[in-house]
Amino acid sequence: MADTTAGEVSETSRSAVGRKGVLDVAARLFREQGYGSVSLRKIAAAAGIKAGSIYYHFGSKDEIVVAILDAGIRAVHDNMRKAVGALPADTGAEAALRAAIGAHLRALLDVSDYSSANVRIFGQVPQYVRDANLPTRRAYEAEWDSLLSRLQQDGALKRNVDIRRLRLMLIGALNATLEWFDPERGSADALSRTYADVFLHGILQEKET
Amino acid sequence: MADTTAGEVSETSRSAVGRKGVLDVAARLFREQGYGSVSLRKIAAAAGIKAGSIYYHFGSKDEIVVAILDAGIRAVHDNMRKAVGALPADTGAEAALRAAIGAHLRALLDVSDYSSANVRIFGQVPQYVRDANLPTRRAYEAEWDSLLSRLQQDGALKRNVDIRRLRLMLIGALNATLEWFDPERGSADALSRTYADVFLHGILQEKET
DNA sequence: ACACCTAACTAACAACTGTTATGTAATTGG
DNA sequence: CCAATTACATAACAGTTGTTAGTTAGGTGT
Repeated sequence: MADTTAGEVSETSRSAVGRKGVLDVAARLFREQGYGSVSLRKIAAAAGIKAGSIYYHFGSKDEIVVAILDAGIRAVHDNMRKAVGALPADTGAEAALRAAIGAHLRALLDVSDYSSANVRIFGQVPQYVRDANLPTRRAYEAEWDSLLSRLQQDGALKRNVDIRRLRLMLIGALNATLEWFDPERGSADALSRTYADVFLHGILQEKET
Repeated sequence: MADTTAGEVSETSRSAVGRKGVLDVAARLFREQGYGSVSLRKIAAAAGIKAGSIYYHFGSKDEIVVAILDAGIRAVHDNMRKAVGALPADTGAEAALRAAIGAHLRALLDVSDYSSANVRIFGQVPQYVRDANLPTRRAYEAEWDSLLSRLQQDGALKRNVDIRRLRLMLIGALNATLEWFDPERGSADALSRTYADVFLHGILQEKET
């Protein structure tokens, strides 16, 4: 609540698509088709209104995209913060990392069209749109860095590992699942456990059992 | 050589951009800007010709894209096959995997605009363009699967690992580097060693040293 | 010298793009 | 009950897109 200039949005009127309706539809289309293939007329048609009417809610197409990008990061961030925060106070850094991996992956693959749209179209939008999304992004990245730093301070990490590089490798790997994940071949949750196992212990068998 | 209907391409005439010139320029633009933002007029301008002239070499824009996608896979595939093939005959499967990881990453980040363009725009092109690229893709994937299977048959892999999923996780992670790799922070080769270490052994410190 | 081929150019097309100005029905506060 | 606001529709704009048709300049083989 207390967002932008909201507060007086009385949702009494029936059958109104509204700003949120447009955003929801647009996020789904962006996730499915990418940035370049989704025009305002496609968004409008999918929302059940006409293209010009979108300008009642948004000043430009890029304003829609920025809103979706921001909401996408906030959705994963919230999901991740909640998952880590819900752990018992004495939880180790390794278990916290596992929880974060699971939360990130579930946000992408199960929960939020906004988060998956963000990953999908971020590399396709004009640069100033990317820039507008950067602050939100930095905050999420900082949360990951602090998680990985906790692991490092516990002495659990190998030496010579760069936290920033580790975070880029991990999040990049998780985001890449969007292009091949198939829920019929296993849940996002099970997949996240595999990622945690591989990332933490590798794929090779230990010397002695 | 002996491609499509080639053979009589006498490159005597000077200052001709030609089919290859258009492809080279288009691959670079696609890698830099993505699929949707690169028009035929942009390609033509960057190549030093006019938009209509492109249709002397190609029947449509998508024909260019298909050619680039195919060449992109062939470039990584060749790079990877050469790197693995150059190893001594008694090389173990683990070292072969390390070599493949290095070859894939170097093709993306150092060598080929076609390979990086492929990764960048594959998710943005119309579906039938993707489909046209699938056979080439499958061949490359099969090469990876055979590499990982060798590792499994040596008993080096943990049980319960699905080869296909492993390949998707690994290649996905490598491809994701395109969005953040910065040569000023370290070479592609050094990065590939980090990936091999993490993927094979994980990031956690061993119990006893 | 002639015809031919290559590789380009020019100019236009229909469709689609984001965007704007204006009009309108329905709801709501005073 | 009237005025204002909300949430749309309509219609048009200038620009860009992929694509096509017709033309032209320069090199090649006979």
